[in-house]
Amino acid sequence: MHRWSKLFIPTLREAPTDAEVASHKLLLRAGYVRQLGAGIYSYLPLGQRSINKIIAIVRDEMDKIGQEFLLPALNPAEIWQESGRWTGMGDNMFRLKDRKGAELCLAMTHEEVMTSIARNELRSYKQLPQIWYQIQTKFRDEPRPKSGLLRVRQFTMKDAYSFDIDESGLDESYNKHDRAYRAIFTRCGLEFVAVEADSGAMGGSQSQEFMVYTEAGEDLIASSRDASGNVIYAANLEKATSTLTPIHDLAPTGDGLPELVHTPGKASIADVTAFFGIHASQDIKCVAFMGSRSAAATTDPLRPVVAFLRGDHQVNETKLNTIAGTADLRPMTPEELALHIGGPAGFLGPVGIPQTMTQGSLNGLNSGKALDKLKGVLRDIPSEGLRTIVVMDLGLQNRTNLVAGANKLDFHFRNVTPGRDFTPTLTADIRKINEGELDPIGNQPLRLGKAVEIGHIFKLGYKYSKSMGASVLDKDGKEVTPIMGSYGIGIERILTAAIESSAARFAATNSTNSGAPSSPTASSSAKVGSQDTTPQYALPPAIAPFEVVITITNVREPALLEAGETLAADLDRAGIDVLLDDRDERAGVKFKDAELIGIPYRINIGKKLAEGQIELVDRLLRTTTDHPLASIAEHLKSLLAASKQ
RNA sequence: CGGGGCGUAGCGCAGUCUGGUAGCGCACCUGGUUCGGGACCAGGGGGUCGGAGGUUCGAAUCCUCUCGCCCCGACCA
Repeated sequence: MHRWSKLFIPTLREAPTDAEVASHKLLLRAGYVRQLGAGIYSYLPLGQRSINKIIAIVRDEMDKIGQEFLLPALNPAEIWQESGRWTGMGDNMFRLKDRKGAELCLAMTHEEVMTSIARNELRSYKQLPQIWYQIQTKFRDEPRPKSGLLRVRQFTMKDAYSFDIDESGLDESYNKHDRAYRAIFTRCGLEFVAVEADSGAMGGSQSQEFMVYTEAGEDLIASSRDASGNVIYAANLEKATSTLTPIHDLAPTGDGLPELVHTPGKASIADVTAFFGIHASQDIKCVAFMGSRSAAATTDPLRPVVAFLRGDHQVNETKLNTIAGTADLRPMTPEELALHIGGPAGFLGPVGIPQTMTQGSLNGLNSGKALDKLKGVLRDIPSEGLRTIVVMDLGLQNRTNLVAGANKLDFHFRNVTPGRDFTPTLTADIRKINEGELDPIGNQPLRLGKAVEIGHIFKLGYKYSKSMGASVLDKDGKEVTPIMGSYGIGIERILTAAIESSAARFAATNSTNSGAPSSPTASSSAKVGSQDTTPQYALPPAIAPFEVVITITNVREPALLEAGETLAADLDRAGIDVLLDDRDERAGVKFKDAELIGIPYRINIGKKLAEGQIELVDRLLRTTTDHPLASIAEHLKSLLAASKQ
């Protein structure tokens, strides 16, 4: 049992102006953390209690599948040079020199150290598989720390590494982590989605990110759930696709070939569709960019990239960049439009764009690989490398008789049919999906939003075991390189995500329920007494610093004080993590503080005690109920048990 | 790294334009009244005005340099 009067809980009435996101304000105001420098935080007792609870859950689940280590944060340069990451990590790694001038770094992750242990100690296939983990401080010199504990330069990470004899072993280790992570995040009370991340070429065959939706997040994801709430589709917005709704193509007019139509001043999709009396999906939208070649020298000329999509669709520039091998797209200037497409803005179209790729190069390009992967094509024929890259979205594939700009002021074509009237360099999914569209697997509506990554599991392959020379003997006495996986969880991000989620839930119900009582005249006179703008929240019991706070509304009344002391002792004996607010403060102050520190359950001991009643405030359900003093312990126990399943 | 903003008491701010030796609210300490939603009265403590240099009789204020923090973007586990 802990007494508030003896604890260091420096709550703030006002949040420092530095704080932007909800969790940052709340962590400061509740006395969980204090900032020491950009992206560097001290954890005060309340924050540390919460972090410890999260760590305990992580450790409990990880011990079921692996063994805990503790590795040095201070690393000699050598092992990082061996893996190639000494240079690869660039400025993101903190580096230092010791008194002898030897180079060291503060580790960002621990593939190198773990692999060095593995190569020194593991000799036989009989020792595999191994899953090794640790919970430890990581250092990253982020270019831009921000959002409180969300993006920092020093943080706690649970990182795990698996060593297996073969790929099927790796699959198993990976799946074990997948299950462990789901258990961990569920026990922490988070609503999460697992997103396929497919982390590209770097030896990674499979990779999953665990995300929590929150406005404070930096990633954009799309996901859908089935009727019972299970996630059926989840993807980074950069990759997300959705089911295309079938479109009725227009009937051909005249001889069915492209027909020039005078469309004076009809430069927007809305104008054009109205003029022709068609739906935007029957029109071809043209979006023209200049972009650098992602694999080219910066002095190389910019590359024209033209995207054609359904009139009602939008370009996803990330997808476009990926497929076209470009970067830093910007809109074309009018001069560039004239040069590369041959028409003015508003009347751009795919027919007749000077685009003379050879058939041979087209074969390569149509294989679906990004252009930069096709080294031969564009490097060997420099002039080809400057041609306009025309990318057509899948939404135009197999369509007929579309309306499109004629690359001539005040004229459009109709009867434009892709494949017959123009040939794109590439046909690919370059469309930005929209909220509510149906996912490609279960045809359920997609939810779009910002999210924060709380965990990542990743099949590493042989990158480190090979470069650092780890090997074991297999059954036949042959040397084989173990295959590795790497798995991380951001401990502080679990706390942050929980606060953000809860605050968002409170904000949502507040704005719908009560008419906001914000009277500008009242607040103008009273700075501090004005509406408290700090968001409300409550932490899940599993990770809250205390499960319940007992608020004695007036400690000068001996009966209240005694009842509180007795109840706190009872709850404590029952194994409940209880905080007794025994401070000699006014009730209002104590209520506000209890809410500010996010404790999920509060027991008010006050007036009603005369009738043997106390109040239970359930901050998660946002209810207040009266209970007999005698039965509250049992009731609370069952509530807590239910919250932890 | 590019753009913007801010550094004055623990927190939130005013004072800077127009130079004259620092103020308000909250918090804190003492006494009293109050006591279920951030009380009130009286008294009190606390600030190298981010740092260095310069101009001036005199600098929080003007000039130069510098450090730090926040936001947007770029970049990135």
